[in-house]
Amino acid sequence: MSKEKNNFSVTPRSQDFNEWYNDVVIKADLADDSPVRGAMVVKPYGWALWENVQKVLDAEFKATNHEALAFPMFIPMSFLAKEAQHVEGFAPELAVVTHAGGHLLEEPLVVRPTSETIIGHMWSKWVRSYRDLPLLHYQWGSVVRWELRPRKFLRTTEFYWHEGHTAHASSEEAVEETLKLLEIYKNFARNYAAMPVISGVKTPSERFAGAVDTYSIEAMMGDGKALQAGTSHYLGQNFAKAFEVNFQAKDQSQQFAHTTSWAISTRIIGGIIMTHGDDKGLVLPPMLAPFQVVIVPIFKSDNQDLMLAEARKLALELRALGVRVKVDERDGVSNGFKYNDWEMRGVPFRLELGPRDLEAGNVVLVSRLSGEKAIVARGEAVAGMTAQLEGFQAELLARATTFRDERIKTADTWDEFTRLLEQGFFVRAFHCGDADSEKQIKELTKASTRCIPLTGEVYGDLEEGVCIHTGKPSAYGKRVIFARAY
RNA sequence: CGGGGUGUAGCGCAGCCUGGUAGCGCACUUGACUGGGGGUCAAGUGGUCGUCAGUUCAAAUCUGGCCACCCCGACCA
Repeated sequence: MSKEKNNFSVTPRSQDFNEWYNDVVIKADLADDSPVRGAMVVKPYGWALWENVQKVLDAEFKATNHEALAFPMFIPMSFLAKEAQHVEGFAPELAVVTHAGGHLLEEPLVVRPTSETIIGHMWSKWVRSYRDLPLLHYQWGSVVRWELRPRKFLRTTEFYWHEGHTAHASSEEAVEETLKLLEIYKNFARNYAAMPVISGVKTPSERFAGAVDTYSIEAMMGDGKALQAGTSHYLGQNFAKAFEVNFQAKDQSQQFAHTTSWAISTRIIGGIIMTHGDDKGLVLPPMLAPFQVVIVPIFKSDNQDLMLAEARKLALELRALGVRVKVDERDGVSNGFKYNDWEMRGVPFRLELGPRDLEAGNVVLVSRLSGEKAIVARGEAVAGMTAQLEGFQAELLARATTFRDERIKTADTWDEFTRLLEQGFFVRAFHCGDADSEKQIKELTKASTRCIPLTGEVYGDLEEGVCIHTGKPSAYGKRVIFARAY
């Protein structure tokens, strides 16, 4: 805890990024610690933000013909063991129910860490013919992974997400699905969260347990560290074979299905905080902010009713244009307190409406980014708000993109490579593809391979060279992105 | 699991060395004043001092065990 910290401010970002992050989560009122270690309570403001994430993504899934459903949170222990890689990957972090109803259970139940297994089991009952495919399923819910070091939103014991699971008749179709979701995630990150992500494929050692290929969107946080903000997996026939998801093809042969799974979790909220926040607290992208505009009515006891009524009227005018507005009607809290409070919570715009403004037909408009006050004609402020919000959203993305691009460097020598990583950069370098080498690099530099950017995407240019670590010819036909990560 | 640290009011801390029945700031409650950048004054509420045992006439304070939490590392959406 820093000494300068008082009840109002957060630890400066430049002084201690982790402390800053924790302060913002608490003071912006997003979440609180629960009595269970590593399991946080998402408070109303944080949940409202998550609900907006849900609304956008849910609409995307439905627009691409996916169907929502719900699987149970308990999975028979033996299911996990059916896919060898999967159980190896998840065994250390499982929460297991051994007793229920006052008795020792015949077979322990794991609290789902992810649902491939139980979904595979059910699919095997539902799929008989190629005509039953594809199955395009997803569910909103929570999962439990007993992480050793929890951090609010970024890594909690229980976290909320959606998990998509699809089954297809051919590998081509399943790969197409995997990439389609990656694209949806990338666009969501860019267009809603204002996070410029790099989409790519993981190296074999960074794959999801049981996957043939894992794709991810990788974002850069304000301290230069990477955050895997979403993943999409092509699972091949691994789970289909383990759970006997097979069908009779048109040519009458028996085939195993090709499956995929994909997810974005509440971690994305941590990403939004660490991408846009500053020393005054949170900065929220308008597309996801619970409140895009807060109105602070300026009043004294003798004109309180009038000013509150006027503020509500102003709010209605904005709501009619589809703007999410909050009127801060609190009494007994000074105006200055309200300004700082809403700045901490990252509301993009504030409108102050006082007696002077009312008389002159004006409002005071303040942007969370510039902090400057502008006196604007009331009608103009209302009519122009949609454009203001669009401008704010665009500025956040532009700012984050500039920051990212300045902090991605190319290295061709080991010295340069380690020096850049030490300074907190993303580093593009060639790698030979050897898993042991990757592991050693991680031990030496604390950096891991984040992804091999897709061809046609940013940083995905085709190039050949020699491995930064072993000097052997590079694998993958392009540079790999290395970074320290959350 | 390894290293470091902390447990005293809702939060942040002092008191412990040198035992004598608990205090400060913020928050909270009430009232008055105030009101365009984190208000002022006054009066209040709130704690079996993490836990168990020991020493003592007497333990927040001394001794020992245990527990919990936080930070750093390994693991990870």
